[in-house]
Amino acid sequence: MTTTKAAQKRDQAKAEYNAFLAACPSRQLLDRISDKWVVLILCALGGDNSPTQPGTADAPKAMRYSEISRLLAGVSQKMLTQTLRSLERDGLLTRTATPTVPVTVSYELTDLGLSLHHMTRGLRNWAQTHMDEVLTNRENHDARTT
Amino acid sequence: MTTTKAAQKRDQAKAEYNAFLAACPSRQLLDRISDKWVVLILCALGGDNSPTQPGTADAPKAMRYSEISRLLAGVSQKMLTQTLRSLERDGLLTRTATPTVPVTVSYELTDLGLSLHHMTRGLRNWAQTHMDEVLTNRENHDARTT
DNA sequence: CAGGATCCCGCTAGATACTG
DNA sequence: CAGTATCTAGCGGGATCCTG
Repeated sequence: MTTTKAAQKRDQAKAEYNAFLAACPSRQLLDRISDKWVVLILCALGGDNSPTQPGTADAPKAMRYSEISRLLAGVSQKMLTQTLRSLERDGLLTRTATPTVPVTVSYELTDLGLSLHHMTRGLRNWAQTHMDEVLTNRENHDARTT
Repeated sequence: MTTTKAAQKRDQAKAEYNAFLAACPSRQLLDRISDKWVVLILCALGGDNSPTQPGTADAPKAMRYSEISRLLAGVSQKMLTQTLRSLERDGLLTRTATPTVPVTVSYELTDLGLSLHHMTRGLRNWAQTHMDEVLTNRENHDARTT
């Protein structure tokens, strides 16, 4: 039947579209930085510990596992390790283990990681410029529909 | 015991940190655009239907529900409606229902929405410039550890 | 100190069916 | 046409315990 074939075509179109999305660089980037901890780790290693104060200059520094863990108070070891691993895998930071006793591991941003960190600056700027406007709109909308 | 009190302090610190995160404008923005469909809807209404071709000029246009639904082949009605509603709530787009039979509803970006759409351009540029480098790093890393 | 391994729970996206 | 309502499975992420 034609209806069946049409349904198949639709499903195939959806599959292709989803495949396209998976391959899309912008999508991949968004999936990456949408991760709560990625940007925060970038900030930590990038040197600005107060994400709300954009003026603070860059002072990229290496940090140890426990330092990061202390700085990002909300993170679980699992997520921290997982995130660090994937960032290392992508060449955004380097992991250096020094065989002291006990072991010492430090993480540091690569140039690529630093460049991504700068990218997030742009996001912060937009957010600080427009986010309160969004919030106001939201409140007005909620008040209207109550 | 001191250990108990220390644990409490840690938990409180975590709670405060998480509250801080929830209030952070950058975080809110990221939560918003990390949504798969938000950016795609922005692209659709913003006029560039080929996210991989940054050269295409802006031609913001109003679109009907079914148009968007057809363009974003992978989306479910639920997610589409949900996303559109929240975008309207935030003042990023407008919803206009014309009481014809059957009803006609069209969506259009506001200036704010358009500005966010331009923001995503920056992301796309970074993605196109650096994402293949990331991918290469990833492959190398995987090859090394295999 | 810096993680690995497991269990488990909440939330959300998606499918399906119905409506003004 | 443009949604709403409901149900469910899957999985991301936290908590917990263990190790080199």
